[in-house]
Amino acid sequence: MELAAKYNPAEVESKWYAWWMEQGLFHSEPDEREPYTVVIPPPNVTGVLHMGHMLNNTIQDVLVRRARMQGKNACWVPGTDHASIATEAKVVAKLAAEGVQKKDLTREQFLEHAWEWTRKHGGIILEQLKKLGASCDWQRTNFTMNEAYSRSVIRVFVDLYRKGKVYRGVRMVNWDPQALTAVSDEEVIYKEQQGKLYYIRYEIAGGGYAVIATTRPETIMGDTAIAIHPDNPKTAHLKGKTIIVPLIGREIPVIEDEYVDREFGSGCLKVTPAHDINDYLLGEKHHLEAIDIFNDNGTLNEKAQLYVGQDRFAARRQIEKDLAAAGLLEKVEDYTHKVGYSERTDAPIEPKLSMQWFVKMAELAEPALAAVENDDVQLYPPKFKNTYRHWMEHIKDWCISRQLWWGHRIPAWYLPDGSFVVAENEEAAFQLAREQTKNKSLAAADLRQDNDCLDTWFSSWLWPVSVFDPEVPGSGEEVDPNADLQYYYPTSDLVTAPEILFFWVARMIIAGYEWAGGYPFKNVYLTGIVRDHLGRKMSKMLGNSPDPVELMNKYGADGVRMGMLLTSPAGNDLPFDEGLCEQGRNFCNKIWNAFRLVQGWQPDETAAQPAASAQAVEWFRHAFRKTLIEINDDFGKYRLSEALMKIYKLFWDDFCAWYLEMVKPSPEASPRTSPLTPEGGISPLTPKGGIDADMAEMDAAAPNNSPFGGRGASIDKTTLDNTRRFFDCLLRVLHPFMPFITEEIWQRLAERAPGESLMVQLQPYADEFDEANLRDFEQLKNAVTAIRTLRQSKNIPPKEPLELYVKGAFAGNLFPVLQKIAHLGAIHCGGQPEGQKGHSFLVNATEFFVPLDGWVNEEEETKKLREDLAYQQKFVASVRQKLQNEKFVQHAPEQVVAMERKKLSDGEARIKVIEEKLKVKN
RNA sequence: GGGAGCUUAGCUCAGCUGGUUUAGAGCAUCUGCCUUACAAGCAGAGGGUCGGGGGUUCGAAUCCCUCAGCUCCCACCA
Repeated sequence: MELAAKYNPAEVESKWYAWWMEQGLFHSEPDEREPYTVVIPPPNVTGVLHMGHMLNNTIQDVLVRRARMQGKNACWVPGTDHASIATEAKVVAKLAAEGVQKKDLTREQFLEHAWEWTRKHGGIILEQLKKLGASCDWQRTNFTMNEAYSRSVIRVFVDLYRKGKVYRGVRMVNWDPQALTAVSDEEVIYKEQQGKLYYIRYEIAGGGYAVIATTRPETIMGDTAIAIHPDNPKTAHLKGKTIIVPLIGREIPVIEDEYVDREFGSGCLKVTPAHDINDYLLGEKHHLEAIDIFNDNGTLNEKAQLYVGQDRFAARRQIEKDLAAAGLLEKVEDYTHKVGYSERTDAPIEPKLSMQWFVKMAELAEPALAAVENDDVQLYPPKFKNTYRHWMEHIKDWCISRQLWWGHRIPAWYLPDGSFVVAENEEAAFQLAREQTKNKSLAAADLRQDNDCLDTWFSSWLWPVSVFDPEVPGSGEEVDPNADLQYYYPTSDLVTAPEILFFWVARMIIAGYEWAGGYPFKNVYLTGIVRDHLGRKMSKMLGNSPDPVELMNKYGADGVRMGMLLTSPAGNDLPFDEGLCEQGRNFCNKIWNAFRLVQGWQPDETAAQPAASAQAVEWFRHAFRKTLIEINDDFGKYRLSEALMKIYKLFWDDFCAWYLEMVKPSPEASPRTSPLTPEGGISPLTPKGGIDADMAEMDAAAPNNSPFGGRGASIDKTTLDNTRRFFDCLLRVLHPFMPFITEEIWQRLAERAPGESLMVQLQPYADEFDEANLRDFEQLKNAVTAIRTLRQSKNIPPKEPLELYVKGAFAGNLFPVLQKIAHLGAIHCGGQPEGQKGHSFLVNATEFFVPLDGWVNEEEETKKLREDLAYQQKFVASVRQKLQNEKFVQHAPEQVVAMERKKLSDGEARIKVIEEKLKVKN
């Protein structure tokens, strides 16, 4: 059976994922190994995969798979978030489409619909992650509304309440009139908007009028004062006066406060304490009444007196007309300002006074701030440390109640007398209420539980703790000394988007210190935001996001993973380009074809290893080691795209383009050994250490007969074994990035025991490499490239044998491999023979000459030499000038000066060679 | 208004505790090749006065100042 020339990811990927699951390779239990733990940022339970998830989870999978291959006990906990407001909005919309209004349902009926929705759509996203190759421990899949998890959320609330850190009060909150709930400050997005600034005349009691500028004329019915700056001469005449609110005629005082901006508008500010946060603060300070003129859904209520029942924006249009008709509208200006929108529903936020639950944050935040400051928790990239510090130092109390049904219901029960108790359940609340009121006749039925739910983040901030032990904080009952929490906590790396640094990351750190005795993760990798070509964030609304599943179908999961990783340095935006997935797919194909080549080779037990092959093996060993060291360093700094690029180049350029070409058996049955032995001959090679040493456990006995048929060329066994060993090591390094294709090929590369998987093999160990050897090969490559360029410019076929004269040192006596890869007939030591015409070139200071009778144009050669000479002379002149500068020689480090001297002597040597050439020609 | 960051080849980015020949990579481009592993490929080539200006230094993409442009975060002047 021939292997297809094109790699087909579809069947391979589903096959191996199912097999990994079957073998239980993703599952982790505590043992004596070092743990490596990651908790997934739980996606919305009813969400679908988007590009952000792809990036995020690919990075996590790379880290987890690599840790696993470093012998650590890797555990990646998946799960979903109930996403209170987002899910509830979807269910409400779905019911509305069926003609059912939420208000017509009881809480229980609505929740039944919500659970049904969750069961139907929940977990789709987890299935999509499997397609991506995510090596999560699915046996540990969690959900923030699980029974146990929910218990821990409630316990945490009660715990905070008992510690005096949760309180209830009337405050100005961000009200979402569409979702009919309060949202936290972090859930408000401010957008720049073209609006209008209305200049309205307010009559002064006793005559005259004041002009007041506002963007929200519909709120004037809620005005309870006019504020001026105490030192503003322009408005001084208003001091102590009473003002009459237009249209409704209510009298309000003039107050003085330095908050007022003298320059803005007319210098007068209308104060509407119920509908603006700053006005609210002013109102508190000056003991003003707050008149709330809006209903929860954003329409005006009776207190407004006018426009009752109209929507706030309709009322704005109407009042503009009415004010104008009454001659009270002085002018209207265009005005750009920022308006808050609800993150979830995109409805304009209405600042609203209401009774809500809050968490006091200042004290809780202290250890969490310190943790990042002293690097117990490290942020990548570190620039986020500043942002984090700023937020933590100015942290405000957290509004945690939401007027929703889908979520964790607040465990507070109200008594008939208006007081309340907080407890873990109804029974405990009843007990508490009896004790508190000393009222023996109080019945359980007299208690009424708070209708509101907790903010989603109030549950997800416990994620790294509760997925391992939902009994934290202690329930008071006998708690299993939980081995999982001890073993896996704190987790190692958290990978998430910078947008939720405060929503989630900061709060998890707070929760970790409060309930688990320490930080929840050691490192936080903040990914970029996936953007389209125009720099716009990818979103469903804009429709600019490709469907990840389609992408995977098109390019394979491995290809898409590589595409996501190639341009994703931490914290930078990621301009998504489908071309990168294509590059990933092409790379898979390259790997596949390299395998096709190697697996077709037949070992020849009797053949000696050709010198060229021995040299190639030795070189590639060092090249691999060098790259390995660099890759390890990159991983230490979370520079995943750079690590991937390095292994990509090692595989494609070094392994395929150079190494395989060097050892490839020639179809035209080339001589086994080099016909010439230049000065010194070839030193014997002793393979040792590193790339092969850690392969000890590998079954070196590859199948003698390729089970895949094909007419393979025969190759000496030493070279074949080494090649397979290299291939195996390359696959190990590649596996975290591209798990599917690497497993597929690894399984075919040698006979494997049942259940044996690349997933759990060890990463190759990075040994010392020989720098001199790599330098020698650079020289070799330069010579080869020069010969190839020559062939192309003279139209000489690539395999037409050429002669080569080498004068000067040619590093490492790499003639056998040079001869093979450059397709040379013979290599002679010495310079250009007398009277021979041909082409010469330099590599470093070594002179190469290729006789080319009949191919060469003397004039052209001379011209080229002259150009080269001019270039070299200019170069030497600049170096010489530098060296003649006494200050340079004095101040610069010795090394630098020595290097300049070498540049000079090399350059001079080259000039000499060129000059001699030119002399010969003339 | 406060803070952070960015500006290097057509595109995306490395390099930035100053000195490794005259600044790198991937992709794209151009030229020649269907050479039995791969045209999703092979071989070769071109392309940047490191945003502008000034300074420090023997020496600046790298440090300092300044100007311009872009991005993000925080605050939210009606």
